Amino acid sequence: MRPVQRTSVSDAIIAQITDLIERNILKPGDRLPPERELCKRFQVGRSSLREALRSLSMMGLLEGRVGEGTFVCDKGQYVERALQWGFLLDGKKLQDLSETRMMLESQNAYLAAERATPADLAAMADALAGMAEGLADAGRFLASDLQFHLLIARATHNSILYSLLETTRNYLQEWIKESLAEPSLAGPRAELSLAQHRQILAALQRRDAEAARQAMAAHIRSSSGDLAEKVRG
Amino acid sequence: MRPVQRTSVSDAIIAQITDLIERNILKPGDRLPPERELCKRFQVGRSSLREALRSLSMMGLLEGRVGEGTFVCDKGQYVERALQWGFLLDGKKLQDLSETRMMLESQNAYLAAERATPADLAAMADALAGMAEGLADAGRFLASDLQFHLLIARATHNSILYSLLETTRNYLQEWIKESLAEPSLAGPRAELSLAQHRQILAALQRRDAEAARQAMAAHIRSSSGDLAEKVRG
DNA sequence: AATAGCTAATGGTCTGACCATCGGCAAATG
DNA sequence: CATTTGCCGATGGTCAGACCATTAGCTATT
Repeated sequence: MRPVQRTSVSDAIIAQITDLIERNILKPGDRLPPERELCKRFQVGRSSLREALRSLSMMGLLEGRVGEGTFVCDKGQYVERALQWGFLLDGKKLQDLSETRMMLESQNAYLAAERATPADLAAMADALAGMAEGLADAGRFLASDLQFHLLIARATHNSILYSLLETTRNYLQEWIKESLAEPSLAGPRAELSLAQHRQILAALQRRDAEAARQAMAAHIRSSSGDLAEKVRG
Repeated sequence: MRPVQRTSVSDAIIAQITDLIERNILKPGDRLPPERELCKRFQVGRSSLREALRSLSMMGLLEGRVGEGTFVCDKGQYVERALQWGFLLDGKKLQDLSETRMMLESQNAYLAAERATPADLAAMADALAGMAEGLADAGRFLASDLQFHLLIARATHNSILYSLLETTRNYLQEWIKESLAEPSLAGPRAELSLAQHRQILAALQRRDAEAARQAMAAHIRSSSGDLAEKVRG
């Protein structure tokens, strides 16, 4: 005799749907039938169905959009989504976030120096040009700045590192924007930032990983120093 | 103007409960109030509450037992749940994860060298002793090994870095276990691993951050080399 | 042709109910 | 007195129906 396995309705639904996704019968971007329709097909109540869908959303397999339907997520974002739980905990730890970002950016620069393709480098140069043109336009400058950093992360060709950096940036973006919006310092700071970005790109083009890491670290340090002041004040 | 963030009721509950667990107000093994009671406290319907509990169960934080109640899991159970969708890891993602872990562990060692309290260091020494005693017992050895790494992460006193490392470890644990389970190499490898851990702890005790980082990097490199082979094979 | 307003569909939420299971208690049993 | 049996309340699991907010697409007005 051994303990009988008790199967929960929601788990059974989860198993079926994950199986469909795994066998590629449900492709990324596909829309699932409406919940009420699925209830009839699975012969279950809507509560159980929704608990299953909710779990699948939590895993990053599905995504529900009000008024539209439930869709299969595009990429294998499962792990990335799971790692974001780490950020879900107590959102107001700005110091920890900033530190995590510092580490991600530096290491990404290091890896990008070793792995960036010519296309990656060209895209970074474009973003840098966008920053130069946007010296007078804070919005455009910031957008190009963000793009530059994301391009570095992408050049690592490591989807997890990219995702993590993207998440940290999203959490910090509001503070960064405020910090750079100080009119008194906007001009000089933007020029300093631009110069630092040029150093980073130069290191990447030389394939000098250690220099890239240090240039990035210096950049983040100087640009997030004001951030720290902002938090305390 | 910017897009308004639409907060879901379930997500709000998830955030609150994860926060309680994170702050150790809810300890592993604790029993939560009954669902109907929680509904009254959160002022939400039972559907929303149950979707939240279901998600937390899926994350491995909670566990519901019919007729008894809902309990907070200890982190051990977390792994099993995570492995349920472990099939979603392909080779590339595994490599990316391993790389991310390498970076997290190294940087955590660096930060821990600067910030570890005497209590932190004492706990690490205990874990190290556990590894030494478990040289003949693979299960105990691995448990102490994992604990040592988590203690380092905790010693950074950065909850995000700790959480990220914990999650990556959970995903990689299965492969790590397999990798270390090779009977032919178990003995020598365990001794090498123990020696490396001693080096790391020594660096931490000397407050030598750079040495700690390099010792950790060397350890991960040597211990995850076989992992890479395992993936390709 | 463009815009405003309407309608149906859909996910999100709430409520109340019923069921299966578990723990504990009391009565019955030896 | 110790053990077993049966019962009862509490609890998680499930179901059905309803209402709401939002979205897309259509229609009619301008």
